[in-house]
Amino acid sequence: MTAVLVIEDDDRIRLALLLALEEEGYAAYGAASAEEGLRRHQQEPADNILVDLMLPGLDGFECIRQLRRDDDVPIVVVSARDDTHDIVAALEAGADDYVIKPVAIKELSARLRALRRRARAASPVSVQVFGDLEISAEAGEVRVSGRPVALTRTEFRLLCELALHAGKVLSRQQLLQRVWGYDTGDERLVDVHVGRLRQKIEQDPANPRHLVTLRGLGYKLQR
Amino acid sequence: MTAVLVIEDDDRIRLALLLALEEEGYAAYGAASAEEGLRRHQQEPADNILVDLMLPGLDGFECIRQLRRDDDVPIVVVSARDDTHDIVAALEAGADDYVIKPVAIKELSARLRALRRRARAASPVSVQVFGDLEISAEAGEVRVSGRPVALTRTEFRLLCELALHAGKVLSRQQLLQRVWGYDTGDERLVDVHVGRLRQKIEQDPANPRHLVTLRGLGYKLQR
DNA sequence: CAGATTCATGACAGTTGCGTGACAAAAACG
DNA sequence: CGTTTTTGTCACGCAACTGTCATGAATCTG
Repeated sequence: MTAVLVIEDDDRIRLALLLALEEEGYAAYGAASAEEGLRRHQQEPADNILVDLMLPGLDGFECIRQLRRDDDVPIVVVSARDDTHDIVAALEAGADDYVIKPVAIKELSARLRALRRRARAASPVSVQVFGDLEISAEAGEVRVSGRPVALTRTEFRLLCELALHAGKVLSRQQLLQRVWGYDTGDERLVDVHVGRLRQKIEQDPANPRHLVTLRGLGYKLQR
Repeated sequence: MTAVLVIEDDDRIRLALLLALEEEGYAAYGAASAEEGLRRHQQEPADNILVDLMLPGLDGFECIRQLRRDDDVPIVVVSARDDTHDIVAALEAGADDYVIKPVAIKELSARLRALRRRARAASPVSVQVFGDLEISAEAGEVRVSGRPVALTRTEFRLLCELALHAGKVLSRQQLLQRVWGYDTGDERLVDVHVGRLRQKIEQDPANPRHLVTLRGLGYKLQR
């Protein structure tokens, strides 16, 4: 899921944006000042940042500069001011786009998508690490203690699904639904594939450390 | 010098934009229709393209799609229509930005700069090396262990597409889409061309080291 | 403790995915 | 216009994968 951070001091506007973004399928969270925004982004890096220009304390321009200092995240200015000078200054400061409030959420969403398309092209492959287990969804590659392991498509999908919800239990029904697309079916099928997956990714398949069974509940992937 | 191509059918607006862009220090040239624009861009590739949506013949959306088919040049839509639906559609088609006419030249210039900053970061290096395999996209040349190899156009495009996303899996669907422009089609077509490509670039085509198959997922190019 | 659940695992047959060679249509070339 | 090259389609065969089942172990329940 794509995380979007909204830095905007007006509570109503911020909440409206957050709600609309969530509606569009983003994981959205907010900050009421530049300082808070910078802090939150440091704790939990966003994939996109929306920022207002008129902020109490540190203003939007300075906020953008500070973000840009050590991050390449796509930044969109959402401002009420339709002023060439502001637009130029914001873009010069390092913003990627500038939209005028009020903005249609569909447009905003499309602009965010276009930006991420650009940003992603340059980004290296992302890897999820679970101790000695490394998963790179984009490269279609899984490593155990650095050694590449060959997984079948179903095993790979299953692992990705579990990794996506790392630390959380997924029932066999949920897995059937998400990995196989079955609305109904034999839950034993999941067991079999979990077993095969364990043979490949666990040091001791009989005593799994990552892919553990929660009797009566389902399976989960942990560190 | 940065070259900007302006695709706009209204003579006055096009000339005004060209003059203003030259004032800003760009090398600007124009086209009065999508067809002419595509042709001119092919002859003399621009660093940025401005395009109007309402064009005689091929419309702006289609123009964008055709440009995107084999180029990653930053595209800005300059339109009189302030309509969310148009904006979303243009961005979906592959545009990077959308501004409403009339637009301040300073703003336009700043947006172009911001876009190029992104595009440059994402632009693939002209020569990519994968062990004994060297790809020079601009020169249209491929070498294996220093020896030049003759590829057909499709093989070359396929290789470039894979190289562009080096290390990442591309599904047959994605390749059909990106290399052939087919939205739908027989996926075996990809297999065949991958096979032919392997004959030319792999030391041992039966055991490929660079262009590897990920069963059920697709193909990827690696070092 | 006995019976009932729940899960792990090995075997197996049917299915799928992929590589390859052959061939005709289409395009490029001279 | 004929020749050569490239492209897309097809069919075949092998290897790998998938899903089902049976069996037995582990765990829960009363």
